Formats: sequence, C-alpha cells, structure tokens
Amino acid sequence: MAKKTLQKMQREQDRLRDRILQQIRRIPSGSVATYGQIAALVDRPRNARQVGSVLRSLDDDADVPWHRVVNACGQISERRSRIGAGGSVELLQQALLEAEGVRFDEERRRIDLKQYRWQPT
DNA sequence: TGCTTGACATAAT
DNA sequence: CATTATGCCAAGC
Repeated sequence: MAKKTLQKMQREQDRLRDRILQQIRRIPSGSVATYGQIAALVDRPRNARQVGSVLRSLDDDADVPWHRVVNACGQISERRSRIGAGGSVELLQQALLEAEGVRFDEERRRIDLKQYRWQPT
C-alpha cells in the first residue's frame, strides 16, 4: 500500500531539491552551513548525502552559493572530479570563502564552525 | 531490478 | 585530538 507512483516520487524529490537550494541561498555571505544542517532544515535529517548530490548536479552558472556548504568537521569535502592543471574545485571554494572573510586554520584547512556557522533565525 | 557510489554524519577506538 | 567503522538513502548504472 505504501506504494506511490514512480512519477509522484520523482516529483517529491524535485520539490525536495528545490527546498534544499532555497535554504542554501539563505546562507549569508561570510557564513557557512554543513550538509547535515541543510538536510535538517528541509526536515530530512538523514539525507545529508543528498544535499551533496544536489550540489554536484548544479550548473556552473546556477545562482546558488554552493561554496558556503562544508562538512561537519568544518572542512571542504573532497570531490572526485578535478579541474585540469593543478586547479581544484576545493581550492576555488576555499578562495571564495576567504574572499568573504572566512578564515581557515592554516595547518588543517579547517573552518571554525563555532564562529562561522550560519544560525537561521 | 538489484548492486554500487557518494560534495555526509556520528560513534567508537 | 585523529582515524576507522557503521549507518544512511537517493542516484546511476
């Protein structure tokens, strides 16, 4: 009985995707949120991975501050895909954040979440 | 349809 | 603290 049509399920996922992006758009410049945090904000606390999945599928020109999302350790999560010739998306993300005033621990490349984590009101 | 992957999180060591 | 093991759950294949 708990079986919904395939179409309906897909539509639900699309809605979820939109809500995830909406929340990410709320993150103010100079702050960061974790994947789990965003998942919780859309009432799906166990779907942190899906948040990453959504971001992965973003177009480069998408109007979303994807760089403000980091993992629970305050570190930039590693991707599989890299940009050629020594450049990496991770480095770009760090640069974007630093440009907004977010400071990284030099050794461990970690952000102080206590200080920079976004607190939705 | 079933198995593998992955921009995660948390508990245990 | 850092590293490892487990759990998760939607996407892709």
